Amino acid sequence: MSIRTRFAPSPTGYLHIGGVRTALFNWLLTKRHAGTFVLRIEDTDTERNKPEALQPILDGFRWLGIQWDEGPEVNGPYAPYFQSQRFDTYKDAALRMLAEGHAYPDYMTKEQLDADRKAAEAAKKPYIHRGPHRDTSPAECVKLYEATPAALRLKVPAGRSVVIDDIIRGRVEVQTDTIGDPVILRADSRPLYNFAVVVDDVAMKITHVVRAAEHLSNTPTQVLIYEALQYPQPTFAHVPVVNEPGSKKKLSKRDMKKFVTVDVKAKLRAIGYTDEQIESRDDLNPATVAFYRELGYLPTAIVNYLARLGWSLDDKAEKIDLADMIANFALERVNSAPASFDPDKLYWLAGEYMKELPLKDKLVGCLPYLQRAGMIGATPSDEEKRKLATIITAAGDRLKLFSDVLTYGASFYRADPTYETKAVEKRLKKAGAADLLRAFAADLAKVDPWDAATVDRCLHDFCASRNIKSAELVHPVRVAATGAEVGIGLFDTLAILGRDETARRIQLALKLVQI
RNA sequence: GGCCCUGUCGUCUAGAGGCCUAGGACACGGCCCUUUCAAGGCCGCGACACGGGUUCGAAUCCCGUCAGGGUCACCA
Repeated sequence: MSIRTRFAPSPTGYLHIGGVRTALFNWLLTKRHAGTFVLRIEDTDTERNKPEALQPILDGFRWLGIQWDEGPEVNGPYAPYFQSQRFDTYKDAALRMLAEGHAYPDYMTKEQLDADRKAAEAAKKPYIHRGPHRDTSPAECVKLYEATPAALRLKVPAGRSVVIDDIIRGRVEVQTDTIGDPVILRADSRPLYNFAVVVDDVAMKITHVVRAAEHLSNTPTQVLIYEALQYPQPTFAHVPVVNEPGSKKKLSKRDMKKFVTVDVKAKLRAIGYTDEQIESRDDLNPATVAFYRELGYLPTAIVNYLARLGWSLDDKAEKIDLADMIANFALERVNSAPASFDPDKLYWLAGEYMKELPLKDKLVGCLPYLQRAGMIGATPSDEEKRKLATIITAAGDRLKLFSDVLTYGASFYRADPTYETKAVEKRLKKAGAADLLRAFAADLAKVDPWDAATVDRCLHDFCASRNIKSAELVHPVRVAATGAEVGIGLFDTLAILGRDETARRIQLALKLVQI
C-alpha cells in the first residue's frame, strides 16, 4: 500500500520554520516511498482564522520546492481540504459516537468548568473532567441532545491504558484515568482539533502521522477516538521540537525577534525596510521562512539545513542534495531529542549552495535587490546585465545571500561613494596617504588597457618604484574608490569603475581629507 | 503540580556492548595564503549529566537521581 502523509497548518500567520521542518519530514518520507503528501488547512477555529494567512503558507512551501500532491489549489480525491468545509463529516461521526455510547452531551457552563478547574488546582489535584451525563444511557443521551444540542464529549474509558507505538519514541503508555473527557464537537457543531484530525486522517487515508512532539500528549486521546469510531490507526511518528538558538525553549515568533542582530538589521535596511517595519512585520521575523526569502537565502540551503535538524545521513554529510535526502530519508534515523536552530550554520550552508549556483541564476537572484534599491531599472539593458555579472563574478564566494549583492555592489551604482568615517580615519587620514593617492592618480593615465590585470600590474610597479609595500597604497585607494574598508578585490573594483570614475573618486576622497 | 518526552563538545550530529585515546560539521582561537573581506589549507579548544547495577568489557542495556522540555482549553 502506498503511503500517505499530511501536514496540517492553521492559517494564523506566516509559515513557521519549525512547521516547515515537520512538513519537510512528511514530504521527504512520501518522496522516498513514492507516496502522496497532503496539505490540509485546519481552520475550525473560526475566531482565530485569518483567511489572508493562507497564501503566504502556500507561497512559502512552493518557494522551498515542497509541493503537495493534494490540498488547496491542486485539490484531489478527498476534497475539500479545508476543515471549515467539512463540518458535516465531523458531525456525522460525532453523532455516531453519541448513538454508540462513546460520547455524551455536556451542559455544564464555562463558568462551572472554570470553577471546578480552579477548585482542583487549589486542592493540588489534577483536574480530570467527567461530565454529569457520562453514565447516562446512549439512547437517553441522544434524546437529550436532540432536545437541546450541547457540547459533545468523548467518554474516555476508565481504568485501562492506551499504548502508542511511535516510530521515533518507541512505546508510550498512558493511563486513561489521567485523561479528561475532551469536547469533540461544540454545541454549534464546530469540531475540535483532536476530533477533526482523527476524522480527517481517516477520511483522507493518511497512513503516517508525522507531527511535532508537542502533539504527543494529544495522541492518547486521539487513539481513543480511533477506537470509538472503529477506525484503523495510522503509524505515528513524533518529531522533536525545534528550539530557539541558545536556549532550550521551543522556537517562537516573539523570542526570535531578538535574532535580528545589528548585522541582519543592516541588511534589511539596505534592502529598503524601515526600522519600524523590521520591528513589526511578521515576514521579517527569523521564525518565519519569509524572513530568509527576503534576505535572499537559497531555498535549497534552507531545506538542507532543516532536514539536518534532527536527521542525519551518516557521520559526515552536511551538504546533502535533495536527491540524496529523498533516497535516504528514514524516520528511524530521526533523533528523539529536540534540536536548536543555529543561524550561523544555516548561513554557512547558504554560502555553500551559493558557491555552486550558476552565474545566470545568481544574476536573476541578485537583480531584484538592486532594482528595489533603485540602482537598476525595471528592464535592465544588456550592458547593465553585463556589469552586474562582472560584479557578481568578482564578489565570488563572498556572496552567500542574494542580498549580499548590496554589500559588495552598491558602491558601483551610487553617484558618490558613501565614505565610512572609520575607514576614512584609518586609511585616508594616515600620514602620507594623501600624497600617495595624488601620485597614483597622476599615473592612472598610463594604465592601458584599463582592466583588472593591468591595474594590478601598474599598481605594483608604482609601489615597487617607490619601495613601499603594496598594502600601503591598496588600502587608501580602496577607501577612496568605495568608501569602505571591506569589499571585493581592489583591481576588480577599479576595473568596474573605469578610469575616469576612479580618478574622480580619488579626487573626491582627497578633497574630503583636506577639509 | 499531574501526565508525557528528552539528556554525546557552546550548537547540529556519528555512535545498535569491544572498531572510542568518542568521529565529522558550524561557531570560536591560532598559523599559512593574501590588497581588505570572504574562500581555501593546516593546527587547536571542546562532550558521553550524575550514581548504582548487568557484563570479561557500557556512550551504548537496566534502575535510580538530577536537569531540561512538552502538555494539561468548548486553540491548533
